[in-house]
Amino acid sequence: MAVRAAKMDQVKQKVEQMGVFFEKIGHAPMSGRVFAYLLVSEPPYREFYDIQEFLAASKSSISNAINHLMNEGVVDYMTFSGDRKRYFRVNASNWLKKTKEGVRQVSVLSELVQEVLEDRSGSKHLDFNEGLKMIVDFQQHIAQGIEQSIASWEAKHGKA
Amino acid sequence: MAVRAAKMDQVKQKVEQMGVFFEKIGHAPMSGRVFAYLLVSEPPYREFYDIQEFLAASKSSISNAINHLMNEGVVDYMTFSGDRKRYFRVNASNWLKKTKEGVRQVSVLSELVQEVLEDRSGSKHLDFNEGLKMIVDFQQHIAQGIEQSIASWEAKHGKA
DNA sequence: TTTTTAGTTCGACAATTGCAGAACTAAAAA
DNA sequence: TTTTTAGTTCTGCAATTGTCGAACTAAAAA
Repeated sequence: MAVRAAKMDQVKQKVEQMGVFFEKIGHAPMSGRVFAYLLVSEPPYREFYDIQEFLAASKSSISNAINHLMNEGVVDYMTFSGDRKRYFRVNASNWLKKTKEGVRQVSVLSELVQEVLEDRSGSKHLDFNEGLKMIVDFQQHIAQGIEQSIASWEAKHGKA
Repeated sequence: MAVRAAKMDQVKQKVEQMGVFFEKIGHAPMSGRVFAYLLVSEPPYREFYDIQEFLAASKSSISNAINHLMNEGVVDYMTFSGDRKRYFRVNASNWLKKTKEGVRQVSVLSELVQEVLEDRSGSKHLDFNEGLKMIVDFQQHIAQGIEQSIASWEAKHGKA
């Protein structure tokens, strides 16, 4: 029994730690923790009250967190006949899709700096413009590399 | 004169718009605007009061914003002899360096999910684990692609 | 038909974050 | 030596964001 409790605490810590990570990449704290919990839990689907209890949070927090994650698409739920509860889980393939989108965002900055550069075309400060060009060039190079990587990955796996 | 004023308004709008972008990638609103202003302004170096006036903000806000940006390294300043003011500007090469670091962060998530996967090694839910493996694999593939792109870019340009 | 359950919605509250204003500091100028 | 200037620091306020508790809803169960 003490063994179980100890394991539980380990899981809790892991969830907190991962939660912090997901916070950093833009989720609200509770959303991060819910997502983390669904990732590590066995089984990987959990009912509402279970999540609430594990995270020691209010129903409303959990409800909001889950709905955020479901809107993002990274969480969905399954049901079992004869059981009216929903079992929430990470939707790995949607998460993968989101990840792809995220990685592609690199190119946004490059476009923005490109614009700035166009506006600056008449500038006397050529060295500064050169610096910006460098950044645009780098970003575009990376973006292209990413596109290629995505393409080769999709070729290897079953696409999307 | 009306022409000038109109151009000024355009610049202001551009700065706001870019500021929002920099906000999204993690800066405080004012920091984002300061950075945006330094990017588009001609000349690309500006004194404290100039920035303050352009952004219609308080000295303390500007001071804090500039210091944040200087701590990040993406802004620094130059001076002119016989002039005690500092002229703040974007440090493009440091910004580039930061950008590189940022792009490399992709691999962090993959490591985290990799860990989760190890913890889940005894799980019955093979399909779920497969989904996670997919994500790790994708991330690693992309990370590798990025490393390669960085390497080839550095080979072409003067490294760093 | 009434009760229970699973989850949502709403209003208040707490924490965090960002900005402002004013007092302050250090160095240069007078 | 006194004053001015360029910028900082500190305190408080305002806005935003996250969470909670409690009342609510819709569907299932009794």
